[in-house]
Formats: sequence, C-alpha cells, structure tokens
Amino acid sequence: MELDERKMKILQAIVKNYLETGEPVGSRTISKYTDLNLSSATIRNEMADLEEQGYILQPHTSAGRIPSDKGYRLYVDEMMRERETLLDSKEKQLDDMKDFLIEKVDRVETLLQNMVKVLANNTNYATMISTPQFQNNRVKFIQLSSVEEDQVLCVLVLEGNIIKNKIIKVEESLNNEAILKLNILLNSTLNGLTLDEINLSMISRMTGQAGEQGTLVRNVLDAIAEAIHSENNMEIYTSGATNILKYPELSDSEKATRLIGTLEEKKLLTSLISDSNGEDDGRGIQIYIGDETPVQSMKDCSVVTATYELEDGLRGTIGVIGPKRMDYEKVVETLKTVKDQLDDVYKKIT
Amino acid sequence: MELDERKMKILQAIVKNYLETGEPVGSRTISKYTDLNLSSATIRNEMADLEEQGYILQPHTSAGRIPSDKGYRLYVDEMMRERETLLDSKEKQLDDMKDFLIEKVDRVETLLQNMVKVLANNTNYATMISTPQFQNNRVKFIQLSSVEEDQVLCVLVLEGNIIKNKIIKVEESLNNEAILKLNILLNSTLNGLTLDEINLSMISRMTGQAGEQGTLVRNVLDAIAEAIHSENNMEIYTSGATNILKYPELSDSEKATRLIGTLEEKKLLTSLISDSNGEDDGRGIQIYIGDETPVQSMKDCSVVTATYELEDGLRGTIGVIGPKRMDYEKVVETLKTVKDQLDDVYKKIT
DNA sequence: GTTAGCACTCCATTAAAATGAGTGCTAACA
DNA sequence: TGTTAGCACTCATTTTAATGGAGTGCTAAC
Repeated sequence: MELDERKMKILQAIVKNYLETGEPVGSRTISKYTDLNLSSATIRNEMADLEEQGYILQPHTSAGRIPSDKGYRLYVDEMMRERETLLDSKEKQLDDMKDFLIEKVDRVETLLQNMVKVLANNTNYATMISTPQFQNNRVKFIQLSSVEEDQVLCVLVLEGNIIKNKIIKVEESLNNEAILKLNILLNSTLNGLTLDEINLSMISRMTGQAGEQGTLVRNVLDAIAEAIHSENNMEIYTSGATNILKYPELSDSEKATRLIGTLEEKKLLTSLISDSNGEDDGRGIQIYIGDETPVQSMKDCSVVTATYELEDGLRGTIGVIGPKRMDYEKVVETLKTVKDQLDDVYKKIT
Repeated sequence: MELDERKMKILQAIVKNYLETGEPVGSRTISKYTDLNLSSATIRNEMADLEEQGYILQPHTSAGRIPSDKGYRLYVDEMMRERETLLDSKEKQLDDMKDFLIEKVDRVETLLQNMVKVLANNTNYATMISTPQFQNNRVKFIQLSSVEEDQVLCVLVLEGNIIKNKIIKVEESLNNEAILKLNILLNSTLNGLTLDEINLSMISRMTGQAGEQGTLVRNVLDAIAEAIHSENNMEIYTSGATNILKYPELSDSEKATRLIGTLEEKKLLTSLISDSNGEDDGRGIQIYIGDETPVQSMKDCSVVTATYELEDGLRGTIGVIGPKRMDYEKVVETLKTVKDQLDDVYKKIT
C-alpha cells in the first residue's frame, strides 16, 4: 500500500499542479514539471498505478488526472511542506491587520466579525468564526435590580467579562431590602461556580433560603441556565460566501445554493465547531476533505478549522471553506497565524 | 404623456404576463390574453408607441417586449390591484406563523430572525429586517456596579426594555457608598430623557457634582452615548440570499456575487432603512424599482420595504429584494400583513 | 382606425465537423 | 528489467453551419 518515492513525487506534482490550475493534469505536464527527468510514457505508467491505488482519478477517459479525496489526504498529511519562507511576510501582514482591527473595536463580537472578513479577503474562500464558548467559565457577579413595578433586571457577569442579562417579570414589586438580600444570597452561593457546578440540591437550598422570593430565585436560576447554555449563546459569523462562486467546480447553481445557504443558516455549521476530536495536527488545526466533513452539504468542499483561545479559557473555532483544491498550505499557515495572534489583539482591546 | 385607456390595458397585460413568465411578451400573446379583441397587428402598433414613450423595451429586434423601469413604476403606482380575495387566507397563514414564531422565542432578535426567514420562504425572494431603532427612547434605569477592583459595570435600560451594558475601567476601586451616590445622581438626572436631551451643560453639571468621580461619570455618559448611537445598534438580519439564484436574470456570476455580497455586508443595506422620505403609499410601504434604489449594487433588482412599529415607539424596517419582475402584489400584501402582525406577536412574547 | 399578409431579423437550438489533449498499448532500446 | 518512442484511439470542447420559429415593421386593403 505504501508508495515508493517516485510515485510520491509524481502524486505531489499532480496535486500541486491541480491546486494551481484547477485543470486535470496530464502526463506530459508532469514529465516537464518535475526534476525526475522521465518521459511522459513512464509517467503514464506510474499514473495508471496511482489511479489503481485510488490516489487520483480521471474525470473521463482521455482527460488528465485529478487528485481523489484519498490523494488530497495523503498530500495534506505527508507532502505538504510548511512555507517557512512566507512566514515572515505573513507575520508582518497580520501585524498590520492587528492595527486595522484594533481601530474602533471594543467588543469581542466586532473583533471577530472583522477578523472573519479579513480572513475571507485574504484567502478568497468562505470563512466562519464562532464566538467563544464559555460553559466552563465561572460566575463573577450577579445582580438583580428593580426596574419597574413588575420587572426585575437580572445581570450576570462571567469570567472573561461576558455579560448576560434578562428582564424577569414578578408578581409583586420587591422593596430594596428584599433585593439586597437576594443579591447577597445569589452572589455568596454562586460566585466562582460554573454552570455544571450549580446542581439541584443547591437550587433547592437556595429557593428555601429565599423564602417568599423562592419563585423569583427559581426564575433567576433558569435565566442563568438559559443564558449560559451553549446553543443559545454561540454565534457564528461568516464572510466571503460569494467567494464560492469563484470556483467553477462549486459555482453551478445547485451547489452554490446549497453552500451559501448553509453558510447563511449558521446553525448548520455548529458541527464544525471544535468537537476537538483527535484528528488534529497538535496545533488545533483540522482538515476535512470532501466526504470527511461533518456537514453533509459541504461534501464537495474542503474545510479547514482552527481552534483559537483567548484568555480566561474562552475558546472558539475559526474555519475556511473552499474547493477541495484549496491552497491548503496557505490556509493552514494563515489560520495558525490568526489563531496565534487573536489572543494578542484581544488583550489589547480589553 | 398620459396614456389612453387602451394603452394602459395593454401595458398592464404586458407587465402581468412578464411577471408570470419571465419571457418577453409578443403582440400575439396580448391579442389573445386581453378582452380587448384586437388583432396582433393593432397591438404591435400600440406597442411601438409604448416603446417610444419608454414604458417597454425590446431585448433585441424580433423579440417581444419587456417592461422598462418606467413601465414597472406605472404598473405599481396605477394598475396594481390589491388582492382582497387573497387577504383572508393570508391572514390565516400568518396566524399560523405567529404560533410558530412565538414558540421558543424570547428575545426580539430571535423573533426578527425567524420572521425574516419565514418571509424569505414565503416569497422566494431575499429578505432583510432591521432591529428597531431607539434613538428617541427614554432612559428608564441606569446602574453602576463594582465588578472587580478596577472594573465597573454599567447597565442601561431604555424604554421598550432595551438593555445595554458596558464594562468601564477605573483607576481606583470605588466603595459601595460612592457607587450608591453615583447611581442616585445618574438616575435622578437622566431618567426619562432621550439621548438628544442629554446636552452639554447637563454633562458638565453632573461631572461637577460627581466630584472625585468626575471622570467616571464622563465615561459612563460616553458609554451611554455610544450604546445609544444608532449605527452601533442597528443590526440587520437577512435571509434567503440564495433565492437570488433562482432568477436567471440575476443569477449570472457577477450579479449574484454583487447581490449576495451586499446582503452579507449588512452595512450596505442601511440606506434601505426607513429614511421614511415621502415616497410611500401611506401605509409605510416603499417600492424601489431598478435604478430607483438607494443601494447602487441593487440596480438590477426591485426592493420593497415596509416600516414596522412595535410598541414603545420601536420602529424598524423589513424588506424584500428580488428581480424587477417580482410579484409586487403578493410582496406588498405580505409585507403589510407582516407589518401589522409583528406588533401582536411582539406583545405576546413580552 | 383596424387588420391581414408578407418579407425580414435575429435568437436559440441542433447537428455536424474539426480540434486537440491525453491515454493505453506495443515494440524497441539500454 | 525499466524506460522510451510511436501510434491508434477516445472523448470533451470548440467551431461552424443549418434550421426553426417567434416576433417585428410595413404596406395595402377593408
């Protein structure tokens, strides 16, 4: 099953060439392209082998070969060299970007929205980014305040300065003293806890202690649970959906509709969000080629995702969606840089 | 410049037919289609006149005619009958929708997001909706709380239960008493005011009264100003962007990219938001045909917008973007219903 | 003023032909 | 035994030509 060195080189040449041109590549091209100094006939023989082994395929007889998913996979795993040379200029470019991003940014959301746009412009693929998850972040501060007769405002601050709030209806207005008491109760009990740590016995104890205001406490806790619960919170921003249309193999009406539709219906993207199952390269990068994708509607694409991590355990996912023949090297490199630098930018703006 | 009745009828027939088929319509079709009982030759003569007057045009010689922007405009202004007959079923349909929407909706944002999706599915065009504006809403409640040594949380509640918050850095930690005082000062001064009413002299007086905490008050006021300022607040949700691809006249790569890109880059849509300049039909409906649009990139489309109004003076815009040959009647009818009912749904969920 | 008739235009569709990139296979070569 | 030149063959793409038909404009007659 292993490929000898020559076959590897030929496969690599095929993939590289196809990434560049998007056209099936023939034996003659390879014969000239590589330093192997082999005639096209020899290449043809090797190609026949490679096809038999499933690394490349022919769109039709008498066409050149294109990489199969398996071929891309081998390329990505074994042959892709990191572009150290490019790294410097990329660093610089991203430094510029940082300045650009910081300007006028004062909320994480805005930062991420800008980031995802920059990434889309940079790569010419579609991009997505999820707001950080914070299930495991701890409660820092809770406050109830009476806003109107029958309305209580509940504000919740989590580690990482995530603020959630909700207006809760109450039957009868509360006096200041009652509210003060409740605040003390809530803070002393819940501060420093994560959602997972707020369990049933705790809840019943608190509702007990709250006496008359038992139902209110209950409502507050519900509000917290709801506020903190992942699916209500994770937002996904996308950008560059129209980049899809730049690639003929994706731009026919049916595929484009499916893809752009998926990007629009952000919920469908959640399965791309860092399930952090093993398959990454040790630096939080994951590559899904074709059918490997967890999002069915993207089976004609490749998806590259990276997990970024801000301080305070805030963690999210950033991803690039493009044709299978995307420039994996560049994308991976860019994502790594983005991921590394996101933290910096974030620190500067907070 | 006025058209006689017969020409009107012919134009109307052309537009209607073109809306249905999307194909240029010829004289023979009209001759049979209308109850005018005129031969195709006569129709041809009239068509020649209509073309000369700019109401219709020929894609090429030996093709039928299609309406020009001017033709559409006349149709929309003068010929479009409201479909009273359909109204009943539409009402019902929207009632169903209401139930669907209320389920699990507990924030206005979610309501609007669902609404815009339903609208897109219903019409088969692209849709947009803006979150309500609240420049003129009054301050209901302000509260500062010390969250950490150097961080103060500022919560602002406006009429309509719009909540804004921001964490403000301070030099030195504030004791409870100081915060209490500030809260009283802020509330007593600002409650019941709109942003416009918070003027310079008021600010300087307050910073004076705040003594040591002058800068903090300044920061709080800045935060309010920023929170309340329109461009930071208005969000626009879109849906059904891919519906664009259903219409051949818009689905070529270039146009589609431009349009979907515009929908993605929501900021570009702000000029569609209820500048409420006169040109509406008295019920908050506006129709932009082709070049009439304030958004340059949509000059190949028509856009229909409606202003909706929730209670408490919350007001936003909902819009439909489609090909010029969109079904204006249906769209206008649907928008009217949505606009009327949005308020109801909103009341139910709050 | 209306209509029938006719020549003309031009797009769209189909069919046929030319092109050419690329293959697989065979036989000769080192 | 691995490599290469040569050649016949395949098949998507492009080009060209032919055909059909929807629709018009104009003229002459009603």
